[in-house]
Amino acid sequence: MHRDPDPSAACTHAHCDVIDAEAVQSRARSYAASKGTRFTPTRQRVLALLAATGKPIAAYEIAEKLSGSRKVQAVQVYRALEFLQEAGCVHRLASRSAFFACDHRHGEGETVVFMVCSQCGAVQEAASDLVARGLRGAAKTTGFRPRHPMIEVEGECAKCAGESVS
Amino acid sequence: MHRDPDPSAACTHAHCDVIDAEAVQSRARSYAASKGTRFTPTRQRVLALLAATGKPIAAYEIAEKLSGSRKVQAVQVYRALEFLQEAGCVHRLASRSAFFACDHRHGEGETVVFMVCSQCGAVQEAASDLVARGLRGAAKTTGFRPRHPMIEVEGECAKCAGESVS
DNA sequence: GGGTGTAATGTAATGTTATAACGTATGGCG
DNA sequence: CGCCATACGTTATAACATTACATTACACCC
Repeated sequence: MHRDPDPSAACTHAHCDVIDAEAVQSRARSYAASKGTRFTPTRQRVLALLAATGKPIAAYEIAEKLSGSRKVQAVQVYRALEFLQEAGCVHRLASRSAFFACDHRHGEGETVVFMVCSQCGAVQEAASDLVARGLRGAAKTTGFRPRHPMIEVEGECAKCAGESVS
Repeated sequence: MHRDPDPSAACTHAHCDVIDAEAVQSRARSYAASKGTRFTPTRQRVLALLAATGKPIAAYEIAEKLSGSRKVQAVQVYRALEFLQEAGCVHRLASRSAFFACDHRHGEGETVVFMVCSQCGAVQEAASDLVARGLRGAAKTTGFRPRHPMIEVEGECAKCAGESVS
């Protein structure tokens, strides 16, 4: 194959590896500052867990893992996740109802593709201008005004595809 | 703007209008025949309701609407929906956990974009080769092997965008 | 320091979406 | 008919997410 590899797709990041906790924390902190809100301990703990986990996990799983002597309730986790998603540190995978941390700084209006490995659950992201153009083209034919695209691709990551001989 | 309008995006269908019930029913019927299974009354009723509704609705809403003297349980609806999705007559919108009928015949490996109006909830679909190429390009940079893309764009359909002056 | 207002938390309950388990019925076919 | 696979009925429960409301923590101002 010798097709256009979409140069803008070069900006990718493997979420199977532990992500840059410092980077996401500082992002959350500055978001909080900009909004006059706080990057509280609960929010820190949720983000830290997601960063250390490095792949999508369910909200109730977060609650369970953070529960020590004091039980952390689901609602607290959802509240923290809401903040972290607004801050751009965390994304929700609709296809799995799961959440993951992301140290990738997404530009405004950038079209991001989430690639989810069906074997190991790891997520990779890539920004693709070609996909963005395709979406605009598709919208144009029907007069649809796109606001917020959600693109999740299920498949196998390089590592898992390599292990199970193909 | 004078960008490539992605010619393959021309195949679109507005789901706000009632869809072709005959077409989807015959598709379900032939799928059942090919699998040695049946297009039973429950399945027919679920499909008919979705076709008449013309936009995504929740499984429990289907159950409620189909309930007359006999209450239709959610589990029955989910079973019917599973069959109908396999038959390609119905899609699930992950972003809304809702289901809708589709009389659009999707080719194998076709990349379909669902455009969901945040005002009226109607869904339009478009197949886009440009998007497909973008996804392949994004996958290539990380060695990801794509299997099943899911593309849902939230925005406003032409009708709703026109009403609320922009 | 004390008062005030907003943000955040704690707690309980509930709402919503989806599946498991298991027995019964139905329909095609030898 | 007897068998087998498919589908259904019913009950229960798992999994995901939010509402409501009382309380606490913190920044800001006087």
